[in-house]
Amino acid sequence: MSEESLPHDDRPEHSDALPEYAERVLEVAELIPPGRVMTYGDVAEWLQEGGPRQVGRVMALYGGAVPWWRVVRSDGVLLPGHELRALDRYRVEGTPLKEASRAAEGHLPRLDMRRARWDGGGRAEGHT
DNA sequence: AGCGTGACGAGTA
DNA sequence: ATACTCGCCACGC
Repeated sequence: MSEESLPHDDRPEHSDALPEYAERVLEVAELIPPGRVMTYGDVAEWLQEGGPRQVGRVMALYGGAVPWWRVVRSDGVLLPGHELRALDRYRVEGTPLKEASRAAEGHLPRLDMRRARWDGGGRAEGHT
């Protein structure tokens, strides 16, 4: 097969079948262990396809089928609109959090990316 | 075809 | 910590 399926490839026939790119993104999301997270950029790099925003788009559209709270922004800020639900997950899973400093009082804690970031087992390296 | 916008990221001030 | 710029790619107007 030499087909070049792009992320925007539509499939009007089987609406229950996700675009291949989306499927790959969700596949990676499911690999993230509880208590750890992966950034949008890391997922894109892991796949060696698309970019952070594309991963974000996929998660926005189809993230409900996977542990969406484990795919996060690189700065550790909780997903807007789902902060409390995500925060609950992090506390349950023991995901490293950074409490808001006094200056940032009123803000929710953010993820401690230094400790919570999961590299996928280093699978993204070794192919350039 | 241009332009704004987005579950982004990194750099700079 | 905040705000702003650029780069990136897909979408919708």
